[in-house]
Formats: sequence, structure tokens, C-alpha cells
Amino acid sequence: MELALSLGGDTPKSFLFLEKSSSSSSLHEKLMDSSKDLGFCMGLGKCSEDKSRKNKQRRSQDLKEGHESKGSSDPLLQLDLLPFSTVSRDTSSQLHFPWLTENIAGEPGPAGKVLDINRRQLVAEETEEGAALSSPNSAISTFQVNFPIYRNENKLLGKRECEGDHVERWGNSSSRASDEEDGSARKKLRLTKEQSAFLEESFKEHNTLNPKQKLALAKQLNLRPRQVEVWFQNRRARTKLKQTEVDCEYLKKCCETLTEENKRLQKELQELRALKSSQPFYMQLPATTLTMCPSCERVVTATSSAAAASAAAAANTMLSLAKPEPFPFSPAQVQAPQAAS
DNA sequence: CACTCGTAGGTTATTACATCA
DNA sequence: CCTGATGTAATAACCTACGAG
Repeated sequence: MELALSLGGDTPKSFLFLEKSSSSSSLHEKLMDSSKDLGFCMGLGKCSEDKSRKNKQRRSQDLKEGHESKGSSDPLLQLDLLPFSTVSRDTSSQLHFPWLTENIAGEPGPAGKVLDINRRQLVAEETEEGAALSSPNSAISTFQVNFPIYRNENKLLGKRECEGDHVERWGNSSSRASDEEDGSARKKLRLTKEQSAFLEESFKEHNTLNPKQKLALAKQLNLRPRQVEVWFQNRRARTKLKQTEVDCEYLKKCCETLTEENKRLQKELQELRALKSSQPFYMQLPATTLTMCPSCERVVTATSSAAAASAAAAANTMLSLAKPEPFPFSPAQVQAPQAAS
């Protein structure tokens, strides 16, 4: 992936090539198309508390976004039913989503384990909360349910079960002693390579998302819209940081080049002055003298008054001919930060 | 003017990985 | 070679401020 360099303005100019008009075959169009064919999302739960503060509103809004078609209450649980064809039709040629395909294909892959874990999670939820959640034997067990379960903004429910979820889904196995002690500790989910790659592809096309695109991406990748939003925010920040580094490096090299050039010109100037002070006699002849035309390199005659001007012109030409060397570093293209692998 | 929404910029917390004793 | 402690880079998640509508 490449980034364009822009010295003259803010970052958006640097990504004009990313803002190519999205044709009907663009990734987002595909996303939007495929989103029409998504199964459905289903939310169960109760309202979150007050939304007086702005950021709480934001988070609440996020929760609502993730389940926007599911009524007025903030759901606790999202059931995402993603038909296999949804993914395979549009993206399987480029990217593979094992957490989707394996699960839906009914094979005992990782997602199947996730399903089992989530089923146990649901049971735990029912036991703990007494919430009117689906029975573990209900229809949901037929489908993928590999979301962490949220309550009151972003706090996770069923820590222990979710931990298993993470281990299975995200491949993380490191211990989280603090989580066991403090339920308020925020969870950080590592995105899979496939998810990151898909997000990168989306970012290539649009470095910002409209709500529809965000929702479609979230559904496509089995993420919350908030996660997609945050990913794009962070991605833009990383891009800008990288761009700043490149710009800084470029300006540094420019500065070095100009400094060298300045030194060289100063040295030439000194030499010319020295030459002038020790001019041979014939150079100071007042009447008619011979001088070299700097442009055509012909020897011409000049009067005394013109001779000085001609000499000055020759000196100037010498200086102007000492053009700075072309800048060897082309900053037009730099490598974008790659997703951690 | 108040409000909502999206974004930028900065920060924090978590994770993966490398290094070393 | 294995293991645990430690440091570090990457990055997900969060917070705050700001501007546009």
C-alpha cells in the first residue's frame, strides 16, 4: 500500500488517489449490496442508564447503532445471523473469513467452539441476571453467536465466558488477572488478520465512513459499529502520523540539501571575489576588451563600461549555472503502516 | 443559542513480541 | 533449552474539544 505525500496542505490531499469515485463494483458498494442480504440482527435486553453526558450518549448511541433495528431499548445481546453467501459472494475471492464460514458450514472449527462457549455464556447470563434470554436450546444455537455480551455501555458481561470467547475467537491466551479483579477494566480485542485486511481494503477506498458503510462493515466483520468507527479513527491517526514523519524526513533532507548548496555557493562566491581582487591586468583594461559571452560562448568585444557589465553577467551566469542537484529522494510514495501481524 | 454528530488529537490500557538473566 | 521478568511497539478503546449542520 502506498501513500501520497503532500507538503502543501493537510492530509486529505495526500489521499486523493484514495478518493476515486466509487464505482458500483467498489468494496463499499459490495458491502452495501451484501448488507441487504444479511440475515438479521436481533437484540435482547434492557435499556442502559442515563444519557446525559455526551460521551455516554456516544457509547449508548453506539450500542443502539449496533442494534438499531431492534427497538428502542439497548440490547444486551446481539444475535447476528450471517448467511454464508453473504461473505462468500462478495469477498471470498479476496479474503477468507474462517470465523464465518467454518461456523456456518457447520464444521467443528473455532467458531463452533465459540458457539458452544456463547451458549454456555447465555446460560450463565440467564442464571445470573434472570434475564429473559433465549434458551440454549433455542434456534440461536443453530447460528453463530460469537459476540461478547455488553451491559451498561461497554462493560462486558460474563467475563469468564467472554475470556474463553477471546481465547477461541481471537487466539489470545494471555492471562488477565486484573479482569478477574475489576470488571470495569476495558477489554481490548485483537482484530484478526482477516478483519484487519478487510478494514484496510475499506480504508483504501474511503478513509471515512458514513453510517451505512459503518454498519455494513460491522455486520460484515462481525464487529460492533463502534469498533469499526474506532478502527477508522485510529487508522486515520496512524496515517497522519506516518505522513507527518515522512514530511518531516523530507523537509529534513531538503534542509540538508539547501545547506550544502548554500555552503557550495558561499565557497564559489569567495572564489569569485578572490579572483576579482587578483584579476590579471587584461581584465582591467578600460577600453576595448575581449570577453566570453556566457550564453553563446563567443568571444565578443566590449567597451569599458560594457565590459564590467559583461563580467558581472558572466559571474552571475556562473552562479546561476550552479543549480542545486536534483533532490534524490522522492517522497511521493511511502509505505503505509501495516497492520500488526 | 442549544443540540447532535463526526472528527482530530491526545491518552490509556492491553496485547504480542523480543530480550535477557 | 526452558522459563519468568522486563521492556517496547502496536493498537484498541477512550476522552475531550471543536466545527458543521
